[in-house]
Amino acid sequence: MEYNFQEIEQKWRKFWAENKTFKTEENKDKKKFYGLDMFPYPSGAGLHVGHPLGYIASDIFSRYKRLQGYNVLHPMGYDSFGLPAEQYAIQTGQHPAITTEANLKRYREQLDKIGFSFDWDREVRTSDPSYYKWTQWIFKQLFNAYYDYDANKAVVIDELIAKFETEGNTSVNAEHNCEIEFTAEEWKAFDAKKQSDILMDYRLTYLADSWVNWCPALGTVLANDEIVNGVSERGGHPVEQKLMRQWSMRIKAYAERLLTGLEKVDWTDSIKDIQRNWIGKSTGASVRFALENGAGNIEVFTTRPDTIYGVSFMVLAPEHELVAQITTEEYKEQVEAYQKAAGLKSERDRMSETKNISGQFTGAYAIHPFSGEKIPVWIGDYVLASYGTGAVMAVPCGDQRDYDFAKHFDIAIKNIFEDVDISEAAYAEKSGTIANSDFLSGLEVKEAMAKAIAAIEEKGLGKAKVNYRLRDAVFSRQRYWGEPFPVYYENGIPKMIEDEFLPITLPEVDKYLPTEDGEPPLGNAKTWSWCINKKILKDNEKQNGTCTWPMELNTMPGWAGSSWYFLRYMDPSNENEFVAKDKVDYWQNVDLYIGGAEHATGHLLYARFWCKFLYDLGFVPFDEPFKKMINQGMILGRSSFVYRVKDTNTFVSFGKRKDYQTTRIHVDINIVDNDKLDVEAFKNWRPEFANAEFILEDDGTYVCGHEVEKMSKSKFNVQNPDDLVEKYGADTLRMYEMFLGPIDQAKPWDTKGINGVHNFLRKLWRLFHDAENNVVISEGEADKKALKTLHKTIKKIHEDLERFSFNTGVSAFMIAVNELTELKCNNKEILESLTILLSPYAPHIAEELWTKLGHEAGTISYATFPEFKEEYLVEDAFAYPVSFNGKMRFKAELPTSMSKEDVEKEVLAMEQSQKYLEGKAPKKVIVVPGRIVNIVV
RNA sequence: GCCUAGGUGGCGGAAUUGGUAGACGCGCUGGAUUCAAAAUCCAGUUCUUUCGGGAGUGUGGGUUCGAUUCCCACCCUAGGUACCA
Repeated sequence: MEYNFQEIEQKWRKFWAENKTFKTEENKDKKKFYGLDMFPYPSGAGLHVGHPLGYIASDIFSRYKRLQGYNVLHPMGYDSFGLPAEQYAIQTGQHPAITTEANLKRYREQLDKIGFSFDWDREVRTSDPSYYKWTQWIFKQLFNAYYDYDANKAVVIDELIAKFETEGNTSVNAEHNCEIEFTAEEWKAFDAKKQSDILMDYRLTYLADSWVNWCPALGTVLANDEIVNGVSERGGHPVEQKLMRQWSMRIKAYAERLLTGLEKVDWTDSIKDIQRNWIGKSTGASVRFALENGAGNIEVFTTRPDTIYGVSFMVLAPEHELVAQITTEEYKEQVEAYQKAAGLKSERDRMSETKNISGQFTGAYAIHPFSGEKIPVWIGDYVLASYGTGAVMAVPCGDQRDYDFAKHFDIAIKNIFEDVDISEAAYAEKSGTIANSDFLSGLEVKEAMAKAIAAIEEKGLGKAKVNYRLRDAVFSRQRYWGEPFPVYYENGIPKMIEDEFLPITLPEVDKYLPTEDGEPPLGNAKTWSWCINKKILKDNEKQNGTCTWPMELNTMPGWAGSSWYFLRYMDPSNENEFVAKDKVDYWQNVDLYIGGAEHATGHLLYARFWCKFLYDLGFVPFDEPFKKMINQGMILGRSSFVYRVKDTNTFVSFGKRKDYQTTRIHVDINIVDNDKLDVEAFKNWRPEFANAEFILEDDGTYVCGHEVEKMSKSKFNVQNPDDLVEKYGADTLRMYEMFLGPIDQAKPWDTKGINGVHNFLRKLWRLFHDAENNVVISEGEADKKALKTLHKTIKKIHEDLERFSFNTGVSAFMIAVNELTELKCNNKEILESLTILLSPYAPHIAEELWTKLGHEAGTISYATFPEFKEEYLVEDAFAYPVSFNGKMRFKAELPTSMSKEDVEKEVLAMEQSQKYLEGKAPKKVIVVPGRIVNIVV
């Protein structure tokens, strides 16, 4: 066998592992490079070909950086807490840790086969107590901090307490949801519970009531994801909105910095846009509308205070706390019915259903703060409780949703814009002149805005305000398989367990479901109470109301562990700190982060938030975790289908299926090759097909149909990398995954082309060997043409790597090998450089060829990236494409040194030009030297 | 609904700053080699055509000497939409 990839790859995998070729140490004499992958959740299905796409890209880039002399940190680990293992535990009773361990092992085996240059000594697992000890520790830091807007950073809570003790809270400028004001004296007079409650309103992680999708039948909270058409995906049970006491993260405090921080990171504009829109900064004013008969106030946030005279009704979210209070007897029944119906809808449904306008009048009226008019108060599900104040002042002439609502319910639409027709639609532009608005009439929108805000502030109705769509993030989960909180409740007051007793490890439970009283799964734990004297967990019976108290029953969400893991890789086994100062000072933030764009508003926002927080407290020296990011696209599966003739066991080939009534059936892609079904394998696939009969194409084959769709077990279209590594080798897989297309685009997985890449590697092998597989390499000066090929390739590979265009890089290698084969080049100098260039993409074969070129084993990983020399590429003639009216007609070979004028003269004089000019004089001639000639006739 | 991305031959894709549309690979067709096959090598391969040419990058319009590339409107597909990770 000539290119024996199996032998070669096995050899080098072993070599790298035994020699720890990719072990990384801090080295102050070398520039550092930190290349990171989003770590995987180890699912039971194992790694499929979509996973390695990003890993291969980052591995190529990390290897490239090593060749450039960087000290490279390139680690891998696992986001090993998560729902699937818990779901499996619920079904089978098997502890999620066991499932997870088994899955991890499989992932590792699969990863090992692909030739990644990870430093496995740095592996982390979020579900490992030695890891989540520090997740709990960070949670405690958040609990013990608040956000001070004067310092514009997080500050330890002790400083806030000190302020309360000396000045109360009136002069405190902090992010909070504290509704009362108090003096120092009052503060000191509050009891412990009251003080705790007030501090809770300032802490960066805090307990508060949040709306959740509650499914009473399942006794659990559901993600929007798990709800289909208003009922639970599992079981089809009804779901309702419920307020629940939960931990939240005061990420809102960081809204502005999360926004401005985007300017200094090198991410795609699309991800930045997604985050910007998610944060959703808007400026305007908060305004209080008094209710009729002194029944209180409705506070709204509006971005258009200038349109306040256009208000003709108000709308509250159905869940708004005032609704019950203000609804009149007459409308009570309808309002409650409406609230109930709205409560059954998910937030997403409510936002999507813009065509079905719904709402209900409450019978209550507010008083317009300027005109004194009576304004009806409605409830409507287009107003969301979680955004702004959960109430809007509706200005139908200026907002399309308000307009539609008004039309639907026949509410008056007041036009407050000069010379604007609103008979068909609202006028939502932020320009024009305001009319019919008393003191605002005649003003431009901008001036009216300023004046309206001034008047609102003057009358004490509200103030200018910046609002963010970003909501504080709920941090509690009613699940088992997550980090337990290091929290117990002493007389209902949450208390943190001291650092030296961390980690608080997950307790054993006999079942993983919620308890019968609807408590989270940890409610099933028997030993889940904290003794404040002995500082240990005790059995729940020991709870005594004096020194042994109940522990928190929720666990942390999936994003807790993943919000800081990139720091732990720097110092994975440190038992005293989450990361040592000198290590984080050396490695700094991630230079290149590769992962999916689907994390734009989750993980990527939370990780930034925690990083800024840790920066504020002086734990890390940077406030953005990921300097540069590339988002890899999803890999879709290509399913194959057979067509069963109705009510028979006969299968008709794709080309003839239209002649019959057929049912399309997914068929395992492993028994299909280039759409041709292996008929015998199909008969053996399942018993029911053993006696299958076939109607074949005229050439005697059975052709399958195909479709590109999500890769999934049930569709029999999952490609796992192991089979491909087995069949073609890891180097082929690596290059093929890159060759598929641009890294950032979704693309279908199809193994049809993998042969081409494999052939390329064989062709490369043949450059070094004769027909009998003996190494034949010539020494001495290289041929000029070969040098040109080489340097063209160096330039291309370098440029393509710099712009993360891995697919075009593979093409460049193919072109190079094709050209060198044509030249019969086996020159050592050329092949050496080519081997180094290729080594990031195909490391195993590169290692093998490198030793054949006479180098020491293993040294190619730290070789020097070849230098590009322009001189080998200089051309003295260029074939100008000559266009007439932009249409290319012929080429004219002319010296590159020729002036613009001479090119024009030469081209016009050519016989072919005369043909297209048809005797007429050209209207215009454009010559771009070294590029193109265009003649306008 | 909203936010983001994408749409180019039979297929994956290339065209980096507005300058030769279809690089490279697959597939397909024909040929060489072979007893035969595999492998390999060579040639061809956007569509259409009266063989002069004509059309062509989701659709319709615009800017330009010139548009896959820029602008406007629309259609389709994918991802996200706050408890999937």
